[in-house]
Amino acid sequence: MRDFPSLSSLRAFEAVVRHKNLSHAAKELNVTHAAVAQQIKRLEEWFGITLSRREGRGVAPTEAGQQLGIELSKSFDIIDDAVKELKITTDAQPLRVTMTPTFVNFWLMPRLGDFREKHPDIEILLNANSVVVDLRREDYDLAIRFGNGSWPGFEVEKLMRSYASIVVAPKLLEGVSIKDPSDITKLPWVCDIDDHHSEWNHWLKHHGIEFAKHKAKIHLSGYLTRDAIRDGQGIGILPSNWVSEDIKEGRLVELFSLTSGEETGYHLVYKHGIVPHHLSAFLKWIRSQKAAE
Amino acid sequence: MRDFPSLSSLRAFEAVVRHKNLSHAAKELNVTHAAVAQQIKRLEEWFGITLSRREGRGVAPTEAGQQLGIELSKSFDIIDDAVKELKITTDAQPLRVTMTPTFVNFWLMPRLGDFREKHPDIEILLNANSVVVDLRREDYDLAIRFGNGSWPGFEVEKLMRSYASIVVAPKLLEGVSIKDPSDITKLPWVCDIDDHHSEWNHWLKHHGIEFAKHKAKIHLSGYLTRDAIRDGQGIGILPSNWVSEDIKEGRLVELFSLTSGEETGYHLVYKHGIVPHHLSAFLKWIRSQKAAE
DNA sequence: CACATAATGTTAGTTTTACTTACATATTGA
DNA sequence: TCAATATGTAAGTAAAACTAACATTATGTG
Repeated sequence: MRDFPSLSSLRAFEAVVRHKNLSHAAKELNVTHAAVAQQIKRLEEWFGITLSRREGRGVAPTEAGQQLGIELSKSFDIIDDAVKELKITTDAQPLRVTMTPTFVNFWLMPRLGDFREKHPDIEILLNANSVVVDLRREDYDLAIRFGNGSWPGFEVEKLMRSYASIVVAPKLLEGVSIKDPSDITKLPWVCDIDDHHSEWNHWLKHHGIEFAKHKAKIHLSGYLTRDAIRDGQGIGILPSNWVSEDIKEGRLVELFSLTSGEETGYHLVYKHGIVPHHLSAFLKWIRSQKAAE
Repeated sequence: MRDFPSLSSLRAFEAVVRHKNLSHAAKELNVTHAAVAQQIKRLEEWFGITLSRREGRGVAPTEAGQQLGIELSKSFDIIDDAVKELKITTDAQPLRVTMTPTFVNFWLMPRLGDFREKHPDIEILLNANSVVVDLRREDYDLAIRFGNGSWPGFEVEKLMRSYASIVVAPKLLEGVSIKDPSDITKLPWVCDIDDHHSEWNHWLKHHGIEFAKHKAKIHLSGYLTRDAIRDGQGIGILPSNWVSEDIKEGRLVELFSLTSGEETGYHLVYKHGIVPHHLSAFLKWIRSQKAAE
């Protein structure tokens, strides 16, 4: 059973003893001098003794007050240090983000400069990999994933609708008849070098296409993938939103879409509970970028 | 410019780390478990990291939380010690009270047992002296004085009306004619040994009575003074309230009253500002005693 | 294995504390 | 003596802390 003066009154008193001045102490504590004066008064009433008295332009602690002040300073120094240290080490942790290579290439990269400009103090560790990493075990703060939104045990937030689209340049279709998914083996493939296509492999399999056995493959990276497809180098699978413009303007033709009935798209996936500051800032930035589109 | 988590949340967290149990920590802090839970949550949100997590029937700090907890414990130990020590030394100071001997004898003594019973922890240093001591210089907490209530620069509270009354046993008046104050020299005097009569000396002088030169004096103490007067040993000056009963019942006769036009009486006189706890308790007790009469 | 027990988790509403604003008073030095 | 710079104080407001009530989760036991 503790009976105790309020800690804020102790903190106020400590600052007053240090500054020997109510107003300066108040400035340090980001409050008015009146607030400090009242805290001191309350503390003195609690103890039932005078701890400080006015002395010219300022205040002087009594002997008892001085003694108390010294101990309080020691104590608050420890707290301040501990808090500051924890805060610094927390803030110094880079933000760990994992996402699909296509998302990095088509969405994040063009915007990352803006983020770095707005948050120069936040360091990002970016894992661009189509292999789904375990957020918990590998301690990632955020994953941006393509899927139907079902990641039980995680915070999931839909970022944008998208589906896998099999596209090709119109000129490559001249003289070739593609009616069934299995027909696409008639054309060469352009693959993203980082993308393991894990998400749509089973669709291909379902239609009797053994992706691995397909011979005519070109492996490229990032924008080059799309550029090569536009250029007629071959057929490719890309998330619909990165090619919708091309399709609309006739540069590409959509052969098939890998919709599975459910709505799919890109999602923000992160752990429940406390959201670290850098993640919070990053999420907010992503949402604002999306809203700006 | 400080940006800081609330000290109460830190104190709560410290207790939680120590107990590894919200409910126990809450009991120590005299609050509900819900209050502690919210403080912890706020602290974690402030830092943006998880500091503790549920673990079976209780909570376990994370590594960062453990570290913080250790530092906080150190710190709060210092505060607790400093506060406790100051409180103890403050409370251990005896209550310094000064008052007139007659007040001690007739009012305080019969009641002091009750006070000691109700506040066995408060030690009283009692100065029974009719010489007015300097409250400030001699550091008395309280004076109980006879007068008109004019003690500028002090807190003054009227305790009871009273005036100096010159009394005598009726049998002593047989064959003696006392009409003028100066006549009282015809009779012997009974004085309180501790009472210097400073307050009414000037009244006597005014009526041409040189108290010091009066030969037939008996010096007694406390109740004995009144007993001697009742017994017809001589004439005496006593505050009216200690003899009013005797007068009403015919045991004593009031020859003169030393009223100076102003209302006089006993007053509580103490310093402005902070009222120490023991004084506060004593004052409250005195008031309750007075009210009970 | 269901159930009693003992925790933590969470929210709405209330109480308490802390704070600001505004004005009064006090001290110093030019 | 006045301007500048403090502290002192009270009323009202804003913020923080807390309680009560109920929900959920974990543990051990008959």
